Amino acid sequence: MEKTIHGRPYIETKKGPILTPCAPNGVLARLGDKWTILVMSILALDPARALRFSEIKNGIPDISQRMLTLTLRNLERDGLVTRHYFAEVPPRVEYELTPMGKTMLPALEGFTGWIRDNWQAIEQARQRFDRAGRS
Amino acid sequence: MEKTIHGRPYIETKKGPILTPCAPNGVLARLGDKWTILVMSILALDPARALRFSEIKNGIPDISQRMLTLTLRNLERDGLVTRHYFAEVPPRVEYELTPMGKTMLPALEGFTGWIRDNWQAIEQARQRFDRAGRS
DNA sequence: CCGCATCCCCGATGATACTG
DNA sequence: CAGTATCATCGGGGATGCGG
Repeated sequence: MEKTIHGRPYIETKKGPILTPCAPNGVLARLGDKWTILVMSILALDPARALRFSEIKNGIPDISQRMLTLTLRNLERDGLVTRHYFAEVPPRVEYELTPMGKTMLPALEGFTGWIRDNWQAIEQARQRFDRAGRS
Repeated sequence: MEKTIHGRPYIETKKGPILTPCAPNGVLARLGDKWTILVMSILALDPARALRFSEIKNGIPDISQRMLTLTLRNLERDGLVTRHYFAEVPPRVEYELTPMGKTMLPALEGFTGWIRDNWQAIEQARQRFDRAGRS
């Protein structure tokens, strides 16, 4: 009886389908936050290479130290990024994608690729919509 | 000189790559909000069929009337959804995916498909991480 | 160099009540 | 039935300073 769309289970009723709240929603919300995709993109530039905290920070304009720390901590918690701490002076910390993190790249590529191909059309649609607004 | 990763332009410097802020970031932020993907998923169940406001609302547990209205308005503004108003009593309003909206489905499917295949591993990673925390 | 704690602001979201 | 208006709330995220 239970089917799925986009990984989300739903049930058919006489009044139509009803999406069932489930774990994937939470994962999607995490990945869709303000910085996660950008951090993943930076690490994806050369998936074989580990990057220092400061290299990542420099690569993402406007991200604060606090938000980068939080974002990396969440990615580490989710098993998508590994953290390597070197107890030197001054300390050095490197991050790299885990095997699971690397499997995400093609899926991410498909989604961001669509955006790359369509964001201009979206921009135009927005302008048309806004212009039509004040009649 | 300029390359792109995941649709985002970046520049190479001696200190490493730097992502350039650009429009796609805004589009991603919109799609990543709390309800947009869920609304798209409902409309994707049968892309050929238009759904009434109340049908969509019933299909998404816990969404408020206000947030559904706002989400649909944004999708309409972005050119991803069309709104059809029927001046009857009581009024009837139907929504359906635009052609551009439909082109988004495969990309979305790829991304949510990865989540479907990996969210359990992510859950486990989180539990491991949290358990390791309190030492 | 890297990360955490604290304070603070604002926008996203929700609850409720009211119109065409 | 669908949408709007208003008010309350909550958490993301920015700024700053300290600590290892």
